[in-house]
Amino acid sequence: MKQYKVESVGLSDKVYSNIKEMILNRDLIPGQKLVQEEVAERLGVSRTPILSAFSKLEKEWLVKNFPRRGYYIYEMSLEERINLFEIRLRLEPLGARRAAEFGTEEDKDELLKMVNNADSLAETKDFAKFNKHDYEFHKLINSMSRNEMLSNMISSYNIISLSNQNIESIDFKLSIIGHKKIAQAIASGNPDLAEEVMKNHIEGGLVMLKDHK
Amino acid sequence: MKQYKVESVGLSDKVYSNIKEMILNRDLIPGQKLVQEEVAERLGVSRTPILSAFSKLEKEWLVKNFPRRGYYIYEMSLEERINLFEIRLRLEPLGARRAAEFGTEEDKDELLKMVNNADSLAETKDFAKFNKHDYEFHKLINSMSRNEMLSNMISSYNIISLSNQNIESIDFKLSIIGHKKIAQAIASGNPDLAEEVMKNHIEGGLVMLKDHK
DNA sequence: TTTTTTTATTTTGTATACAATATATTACAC
DNA sequence: GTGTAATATATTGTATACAAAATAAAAAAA
Repeated sequence: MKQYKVESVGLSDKVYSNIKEMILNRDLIPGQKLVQEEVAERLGVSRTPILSAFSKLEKEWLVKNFPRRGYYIYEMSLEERINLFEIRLRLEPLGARRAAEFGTEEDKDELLKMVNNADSLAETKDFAKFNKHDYEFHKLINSMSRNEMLSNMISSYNIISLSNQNIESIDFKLSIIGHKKIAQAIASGNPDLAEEVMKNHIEGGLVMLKDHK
Repeated sequence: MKQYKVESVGLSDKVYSNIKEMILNRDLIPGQKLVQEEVAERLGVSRTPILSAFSKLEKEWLVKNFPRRGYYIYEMSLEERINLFEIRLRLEPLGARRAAEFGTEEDKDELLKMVNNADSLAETKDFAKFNKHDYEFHKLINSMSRNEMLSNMISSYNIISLSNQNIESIDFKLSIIGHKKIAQAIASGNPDLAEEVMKNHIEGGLVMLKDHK
């Protein structure tokens, strides 16, 4: 299995970001149990920082705690996935709008570069890879929004959203076309357009979700 | 000082809900430090469940951790408060819309009762009391929305929003009038109207915030 | 005095210890 | 064999222990 990097100060953050990344990589899948001692040993820490990390992850809906029975990767029902899309449908357009307003030129270039390098992804059908790309794309936009709460909020929820998405309910090509429209709207500094195309993009995902069971 | 009730199974939840309630009551104010041993002793627990609780609270922006220096009640800048209002402006109308759609008759009655009992609050100028009322009002609506993520999300952020609000930037009477309109729109099962009046209500708060420093 | 340096105390972050519960395994009845 | 009771093992939740760092207090220098 792939070795994960550690980007943190405290051991708790180390655990936290490791689990997050493993979920995004689909090395941890919904319903899977997280045994504290196992994670602790794998990362070379005690169970104390594990507890803090899991508590944080729980608040982000990435894991769910069943008292006395442990922590499990959050498994979303269809209803929950739809409900989360409704939230994203409200928040991501705001992020895109603000990105168009407040994003730096460097960020906008980065965003354009990202979508231009993504064409190959549409063909490969590498689900985990596409997931990470999709996550990073939305994350960059939201970080450009200069609203840290908004940014953190959406990034968190997008992880578990992607984690619970099945490959049939994604149209890789359509998604990447959407990303291009969004990137261009943001790069051209058009808040209204950015908001609108982002809304369409998320709505597209919601329709796919509802259709494919 | 008032004695707080405990509504939980684990000790970590006990600490978690206690701190939350104390923030809402303004017994803990922005910038104030939370010394782990003090909280532990006050609640009769060890420092272990404190850590988990603080980690959760941090993810909800109720507290902020400064490595090796401890946890502090989150102190928001004006910009952050405005940014949070922008988020609420997107999410709360969704909650109101869904409350009108999915709320039970019992909940709707409860909501109407709540606003009818609130007239006295406009006069008293008891800030902590008004805060709690405002919190409970919005919380009920969001719990009626049958979108648990949305509900939890907004409730969390409303606590720290209220905690960081100063009395000058609230118009008690106007706020309660707004609540009445919202409650009536929801109770009459009108999603479009509910969404609109909620949007107006939050926008009113945002204007007050921007005006009063 | 006021400022700086040194020493003592407090507080944090992590590791370990332990009791209570949950899960797995074995033994036994049918 | 299959199902149930008894036992053993593993896992959790909490408490305690301890080293490292931060803060406070005391001593020394200006």
